[in-house]
Formats: sequence, C-alpha cells, structure tokens
Amino acid sequence: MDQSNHRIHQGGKAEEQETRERILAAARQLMAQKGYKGATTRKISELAGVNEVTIFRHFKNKERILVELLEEMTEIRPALDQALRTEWGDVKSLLVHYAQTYYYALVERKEVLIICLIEAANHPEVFNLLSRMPHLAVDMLEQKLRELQEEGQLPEGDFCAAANMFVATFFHTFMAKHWVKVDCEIDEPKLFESTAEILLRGIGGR
Amino acid sequence: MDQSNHRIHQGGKAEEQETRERILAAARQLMAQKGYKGATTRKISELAGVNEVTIFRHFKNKERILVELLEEMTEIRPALDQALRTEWGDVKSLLVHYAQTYYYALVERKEVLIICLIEAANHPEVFNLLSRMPHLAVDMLEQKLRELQEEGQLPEGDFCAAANMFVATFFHTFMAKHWVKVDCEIDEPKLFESTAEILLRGIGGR
Amino acid sequence: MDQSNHRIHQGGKAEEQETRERILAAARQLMAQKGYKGATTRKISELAGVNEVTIFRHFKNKERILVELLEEMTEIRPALDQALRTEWGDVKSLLVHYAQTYYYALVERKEVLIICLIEAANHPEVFNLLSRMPHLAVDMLEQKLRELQEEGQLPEGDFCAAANMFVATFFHTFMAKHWVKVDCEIDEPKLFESTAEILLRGIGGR
Amino acid sequence: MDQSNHRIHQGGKAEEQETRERILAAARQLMAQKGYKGATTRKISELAGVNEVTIFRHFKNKERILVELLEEMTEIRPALDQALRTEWGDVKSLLVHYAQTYYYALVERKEVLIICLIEAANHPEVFNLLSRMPHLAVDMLEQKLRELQEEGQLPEGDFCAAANMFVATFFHTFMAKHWVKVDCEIDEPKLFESTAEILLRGIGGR
DNA sequence: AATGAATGAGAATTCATTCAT
DNA sequence: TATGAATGAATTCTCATTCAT
Repeated sequence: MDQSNHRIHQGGKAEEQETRERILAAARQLMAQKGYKGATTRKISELAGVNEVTIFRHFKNKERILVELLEEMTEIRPALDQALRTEWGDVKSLLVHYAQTYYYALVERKEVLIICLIEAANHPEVFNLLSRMPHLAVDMLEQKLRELQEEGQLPEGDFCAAANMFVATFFHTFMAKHWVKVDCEIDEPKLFESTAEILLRGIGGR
Repeated sequence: MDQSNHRIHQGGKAEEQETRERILAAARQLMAQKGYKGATTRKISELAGVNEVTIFRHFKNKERILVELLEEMTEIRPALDQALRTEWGDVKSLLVHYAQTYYYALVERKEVLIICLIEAANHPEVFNLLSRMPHLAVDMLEQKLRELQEEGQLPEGDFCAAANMFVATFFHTFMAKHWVKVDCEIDEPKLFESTAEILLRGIGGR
Repeated sequence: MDQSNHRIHQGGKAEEQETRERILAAARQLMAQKGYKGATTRKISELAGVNEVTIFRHFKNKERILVELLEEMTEIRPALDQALRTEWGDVKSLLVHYAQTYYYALVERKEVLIICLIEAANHPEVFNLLSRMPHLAVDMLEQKLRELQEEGQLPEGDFCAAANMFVATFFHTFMAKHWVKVDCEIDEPKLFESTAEILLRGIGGR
Repeated sequence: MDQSNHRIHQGGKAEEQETRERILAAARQLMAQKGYKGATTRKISELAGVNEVTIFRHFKNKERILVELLEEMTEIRPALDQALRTEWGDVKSLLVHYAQTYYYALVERKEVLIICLIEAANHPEVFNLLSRMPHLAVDMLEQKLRELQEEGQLPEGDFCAAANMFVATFFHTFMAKHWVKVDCEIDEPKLFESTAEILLRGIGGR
C-alpha cells in the first residue's frame, strides 16, 4: 500500500519501519524468554541495537509493544477451515492434515503464544486470545466429525471428547517441544499419523 | 498476638515454622498469579501478614522461596504406580482411574505447576521438574499397556502414541480449567470416561 | 502528644520524625527556590542528607511532599482576629498592629507562600490556599472599620477600598523584600506607621 | 500550506518571521501557564504548529526563548511619564489616570510578567526586570507628589509611603485578577477612583 | 526473633538537543 | 529551510536486601 512510491532517498519511511521491526523482534524474543517484566526496555533496546529512548518514539509505552505483538497472533480459523474443507478422500487423511495445520499454526505463533501463556494472568485481555485457539480448534473439529457422521462416514460417538483429545495431543506436543523443550526427539509426522489412526478407530471410523 | 515477649523460647520453633508456612503460602499464591517478578517481597509480606524483612530471616533471598516451593512438587510416581497396580477388573476402569489420578495430581500441585510453567524459561532447573511429570505419566501408561498386551488383554498397537494422547488430554484440560481458566464448564468424570472409552477402542481394546 | 514516653533507645520514632523533617525542610527550601519541578527528588535528598529512596518511604510520592508543605500554611484568621479584638486605645495603633500581624504572618509562611505563588497555576487546589489569605485580611479589616464607624469612631467611607489598599501595601512589601528581594532597604516599622497614618486620614479618621 | 516547495526563497524572510512569532507566542502562553520547565519544547511546538526541531533553528536553545520573551517587556517609563505630564486640572484626576496607566501596563505585559514572577528565582537576570517596574512607578509618583507639594497643591507628607501604597494596590489587584485569578469580581474604574480619593485625602490633598 | 529505617541497583519514561537528509 | 529519527542525561519511583535496634 504505502510502499513509499518514489524512494527518492532510502531513509525515511522504510528505515523507520525497519527500526520498528527490530524493536518488535527483540521484544518478541525477550518476552518469550523472560516474560513481560523480564524483558526490560534496556534489554530490548540493546538486542534491537537502538537507543532505549528510540523505543518510546515508536511505541507509546512498553505495554503497547505487547499489544502490538499480540495482534500478530491473527485468527487461526481460516487455516483450520481450509484444512477441513479440502476433499481428502478418507477421514484419516483429513485428521492428519488437520493435526498438521493446527500444530504448525501453533509453531508459527510460538513466541507470541508463549508470551500469552506467561502473561495470561497479568493481562486479562490476553485470556481470550489464548483460550480461543484450542477452543476453536476443538469446536471446528467436533462440528466436522458430526457432519461426517451425518454423511454416514462415521458412526455415532462422543465427538466432543474425541475432538478434545485430538487437539490436546498436539497442543501438548507443541508445549513439550517448543516451550519446555523436553529433549526427547519427537517425530511429528509419525505422531500425526498414529494419533489420527487411534482416534479414528476410537470413534469407530473403521 | 504480641505476647512473644513473654514466651521465652517456648514454642518458638512451632511459631517460627508457622510464619515460614505463611510466607510460603503467600508466595505460592502470588507467584502463581503474577509470576516470580510480579510477586514482590512487599506483596508477599503483606499477604503473609509479616514484616518484609522477616522474609529474609527465613529465606536467604527471594529465589530460595521459589526453590523451596518447587521442592514441594513431590514425585507423582507413587500415586500413578498405585493406580496401575490396583486390580480394576477391566482395562477401561484402569484407564479412568489412571486419568483421575493424574489429573488430580496436577490439580493438587496447581500453583507450583503454574509457577513452573511461567518461570520455565528463567529458571532452567525448573525444566526437569516440569517435563518429568507428563513424561513419566506417558511412560508408565505405555509400559502398562504393553504389559496388558503381553497378557493378551490388548492387541498390538502404537502404545506410545496412545499413552501420549491420553496424558495430553488431561494436561490440556488441567491448563484450560486451572490456568487460563477458560469459562466453559468441564465435567471431569464424564471426560475421564469418554476419553478412556475412545482410547480403548482406538487401540482395539474391545 | 506522642513524645515517645520512655525513649528507651533513642532511635525509632524520634529519629524517623527527624528524617521526615529534614526532607520537608529541604523540599521547602528548594521548592521555594526552584519551583516544584526544579526541586528534584535527587536534590532534595542531597540537601536533606538522606538517600533518594528514603524520601519515598516517608512520602508516597513527590506530590505528597508538596501537599504536606501546603498544610503547614495554617489559618491566618486567629492571629488577625486577635489583632482586631485587642483594645488599642486609638484606631491608628489598631491599624499598625494589624499591619504587623499580617506582614509577619506572611513572612513566617514565606517559603510555602512562594511555593504557592509559583505553583498556583499547576496545582489548582493551591489557588484557594493562596487567595484566601489576602482576601480574608481585607474582609476582616473592612468589617472592623465598619464597626468602628458604627461606634462613631470613624466617619463613613469606602472601607472596602481602604482595606484593600492597606492589605495590598503589605503584601507588596512582602513580595519585594522576600521574594523578588529588591535590594532597597525597607524600614518596616516606619512603613507600618506611615501607611496607617495615611489610611486613617484618607478615611477621615482624624 | 505545503506550498513552500515552490516559493523559491521568495517571502522566505516574512514566513520565517511568522514561524518565529508563532513559537514565541506559544512559549509565552505556556510559560505563563506552566512555568519555564512546564512549557516543554514539545508542547510549545505543538501549540505553535511547527516541528519540535524547528524551534532550535530559530532559537539556540530553550533559554533563549525565555530571554527573547523577557526582552519584550519594554520600558514602562514613557507611559507613566506621559500620564504625569498631562495637565489634569486636579490631583485626583492625575492619580486616577496614573493608576490606570500603571495597571493596564501590567495587564498588557501580563504573560511575561507572570513568567518573570515564576522564574525570578531561577533566572537572576529577571530580577531587575521584575523589580524595576513597581520601583519605578513608586519613584515617579513620589517625585510628582513632591513637585505638587512644592507647587503648593499639596501639604507636606510621607510621599514615599503614599506612592508605595498607591502602586502596591494596583499591583496587588493585577495579581489577584490575572495571576491567581481570584473569582471576586473587581470593578477597576471604581477602584481607581476610590483609591485615589483615599490617598489624596490621606496626604491632606483636600 | 522480629522489625523499622535505610539503601544501591535498576525500572520506565521525559526532555532538550543533534544528526542526517 | 525544515523535518523525522535518534539520543544522553535526568526524573520519578520500585525492588530486593542490609543495618541497627
């Protein structure tokens, strides 16, 4: 949009934007590592390679940085939606793909997610952002399973519990690998597959 | 209240212990609510109803409080062990009981667990404490399932993935309810049952 | 009242009070010299000979220091009242004494008054404190003159304007000598006398 | 507005002067309202509608703005001189007119005067500016009264005290109305008249 | 054993000012 | 000439911790 049409001199808008990004990147990393309080403006400025005060020229105050970061955590729904909409031939493929989509969505949002988890208690508005993700993932999957059942591809069953199990598994894995960083090697593709299989059989899907 | 003057060293030990407990309780609550940094010594002392300095007579420094709290997080193994050792008649009952045991073990350790989750990044020694629990729970369940299979009560299957799903589900639920405090009402007993059923069928257990 | 009855050990209450006083004195002096903003907590602490943080143990924040100082500026009414109530034999003596009372009341409140004058614009609550003094002095004098007239000791006249002139003269002198510190030597006793005489004759008082 | 590009150095001088004036006006207003420190360069630039840095192209530093403002406070002598030189028929008219002249001279210089009053302590060079006005007004009036006495229009008297009273009254009124903004309504013309009358009678002028 | 006073290190933030463009 | 970005110094205030009682 505002791609500084002419760029007569390289400085200006582009450079400003870059400084801004550097500050955000530094804050993202530090807050995920040390929490909101632990990521002091001094440390952020040092990591970003700018003067501490420069932060305050770009963001009204420290909290604004957090807000800006949280806004990065855009809606996950479209991705999940597409995963469910695609025709996969069989239900297992659908589940595997859904698992992938959800898991990598979490991984993509890794830092900000961790910030959310840590700051959930102190910044109440973070709650929604945070809880919405698993909640939505469960709801959407449950809904899909119900549809499949109506189409006759699945017998009846407790789809709510099933969806919950499925989503929980990948959130748990995400946490283990990217937050607590458990050292056990996890083979994600295999996990997607196995989990999908167990779930599918668990709800009588074959 | 102020009768300490007269009690010349009598019961001093008990009273001292009580003060200590009050400080720990206050710190436990505040750190779970606001994180390590957010739980200032001032706030802790106020909540504990003692003078701020008194904290430092009982604990070398603030970090020692954290360490002490973390040490509260006793081994979960004995409880799980007992759940698995009991004769339940059928596998489903076993699973339901295992789920209960694990879930309520988490709930019991709620505050300290949350502190661990929040401070995982800052206090590396917390890592082990934190990761050990789910890891152990998965391992033990996997082992048990394998035994059941050897006993002919279960067909072959990916018991690792299965155990992982099972444990993940309850950790996820624990987080939703006790940390992020998602407002959806969760009916735990029903969840234990449904999850156990799905898992059991998923691994061909009937 | 709370004169630390026993004073078993000299520290404690008495010493704390002294620190408090030292901080107030330093703030009083600096704020009168440099205004509220100019009197930084650092400078105050240095002049008071305490650590900067100690200030915040005694006063919630910097503004509280100002408020506390302003509260020093006690009611001027009783003094003026007594001056008017005393029997002086003649009106001139009354006026001279009233002048003295008002003038030295201002001088006594010198620093705080100057702080008020400087900060009137920024701290609206200071307005009242500040304006009340001359206003009250004029009102009370006007009232007295009216009484004297009713008693037949004075002819009729514009007592409001007269009282205003009288009070203004001494406020002006106070400012010249204690604030702007005009170097011209002012002989106050003589000024009181001359001003009283002129006023008295001006309202036909002899 | 943004047509400066085209105007190649034409009228630059005039425009520059205007910017300068806008900065001075903003500073004058803000410093009178909030004092020197309270009038930050940011606020000045915003009120003046210019970029903050532009201020420093016009004035070496913030202090120079103050100095420039103080220089605005032109001599009051010519106005007072003329008031005294005019033939008024009677002394009372002379006094009334002198009062008017002095009072409105103060009002005209209102902002800068207030700045002087507030900053007197911090900026010693302001002292003279500030004290000169009342001092001069008293001196000139005293001198005139003495002349009138020599001309036989007045009996002998303490003209110094008289002039002081007169001048003080109007300075006091000026302060009440334009600085501390006491809410009592003041009817200036009536005040001039009454004060002149009282003074005149007070020095035996009729 | 417990407490009130005191403090050094460091937090976020504001300010006047300089540097490039 | 004017401006947007950047900054060093300083400000108010908080925190964990020590000292003296």
